[in-house]
Amino acid sequence: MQPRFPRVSPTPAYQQVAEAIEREIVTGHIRPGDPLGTEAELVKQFGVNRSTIREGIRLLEQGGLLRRDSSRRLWVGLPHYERLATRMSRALVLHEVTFRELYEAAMPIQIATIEAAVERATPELIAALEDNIERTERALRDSTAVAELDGEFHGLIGRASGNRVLQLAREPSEALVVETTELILAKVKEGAPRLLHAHRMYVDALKRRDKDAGRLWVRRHLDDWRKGFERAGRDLDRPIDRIYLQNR
Amino acid sequence: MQPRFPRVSPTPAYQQVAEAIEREIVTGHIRPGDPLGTEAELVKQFGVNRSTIREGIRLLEQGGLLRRDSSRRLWVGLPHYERLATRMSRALVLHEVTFRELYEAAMPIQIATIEAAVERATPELIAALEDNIERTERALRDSTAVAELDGEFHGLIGRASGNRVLQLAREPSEALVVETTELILAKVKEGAPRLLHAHRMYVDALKRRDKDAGRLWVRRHLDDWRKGFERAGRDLDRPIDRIYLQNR
DNA sequence: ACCAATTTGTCCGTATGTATG
DNA sequence: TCATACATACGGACAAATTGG
Repeated sequence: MQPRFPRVSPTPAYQQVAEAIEREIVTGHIRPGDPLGTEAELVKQFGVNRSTIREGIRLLEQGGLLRRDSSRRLWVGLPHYERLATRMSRALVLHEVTFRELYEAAMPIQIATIEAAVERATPELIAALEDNIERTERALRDSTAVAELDGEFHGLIGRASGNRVLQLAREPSEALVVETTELILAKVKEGAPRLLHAHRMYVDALKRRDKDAGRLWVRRHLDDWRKGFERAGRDLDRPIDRIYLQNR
Repeated sequence: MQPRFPRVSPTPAYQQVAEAIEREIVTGHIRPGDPLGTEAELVKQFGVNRSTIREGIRLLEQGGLLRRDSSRRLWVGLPHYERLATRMSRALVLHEVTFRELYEAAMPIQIATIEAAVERATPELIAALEDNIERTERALRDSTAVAELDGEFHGLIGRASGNRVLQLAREPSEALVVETTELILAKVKEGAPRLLHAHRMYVDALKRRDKDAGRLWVRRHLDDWRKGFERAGRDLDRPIDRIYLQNR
């Protein structure tokens, strides 16, 4: 009996439940914002036990495809960037990516993002960016706060780009950028003022709708970031430490 | 009684279980490939019911942080790109992104990818790319097959880049690229040979380590893709239909 | 190839807390 | 305030699959 068939393994009921619900969402039969119904109703529809339903629901809950409101009722959710980005950056750390990979990817993505942002930035987003800059000024000595505000700043730039695919491509690296930025700012004291100046130049480029200036300052900002990482005594080609991500 | 405290809401037990396990993985205390132990053991450790443990496990299972082998035992997993990419491209569809967003993001990412690939492509990967081209030749009339082979081709280019962050940034759009490519090839008959020729030029550029040629052909390839989408009668600025993604 | 122990998948019943009307 | 509906969590149970002798 030489030729074997691939092993057939029955799909667990909880997986089938999750897949069925996911299919309904992805195909658009039920849409984000729709109520999914109570667990008891799902029990009736699928004809399985409530525990099984609950396990299936948990599978989708983590990905953001299902949400629960304050009353814990189930709704179809719209997976959000930060949520996916967090998971991805954790995956990147587990894969032990190097700073060089991060830098090499951040450069073209952020340049494309600023180009789009220069074209499409609205007054509201520019105001939000300026507010962020003011808060950064006031927090200049606190490297943790500045790193977080830097993350917020780049998130706003992403929104200004009006391109959700770019946003999604940018954010997984951005989460790691924040972690490394904090490390750098704690060790390189001229880091924070240089960061602040670069942010000012970003906004200036947006206001003047000057793509060249935008590109220039993204390059400078990211080069500063890379040099800071080296100056902090880190090796560009060694895996980024998982210690950075230990909280949250 | 004016000043209220922020509302305190208790974290469900199954979430705490999931978060505790996730923290152990992310911090590296347990590593990908390690066994997690049986459900009964976790019941003892956490002091909660088995159903609660199971729900917590489901949360992590979906993200790839936990895996089950053929015997359904639990292992710490290494989340893979395709898995995350699939989730992200679904999110993109749910967010109703437009083809223009997709195109605008694909261009810089794929250019950066080819630049890195030109530097780092190994003979093995070039051989795999040439094999892919041969198979594409033979399947030229089958638009579904060609679209899938195109996806495989770009996956190989991504691996050749040696940059996992770029890979992760590229793949969510790549999944949508495949769907739209299939649509285009079915409607535009000169599409398949032009795609094949572009692929040949990619590999040629890799072999000669010619970055300029690589960039040039990425631009042509993606421009063809955009023009094909328009020629297939689609609007660049309308949300990409979720029908494309209905399977899998 | 068979058996016994282990482990997962599934189900049932029940108690408790909370949100809504 | 009270009643109802619902999610959370628990304990116990059994079948099926897997493992290791």
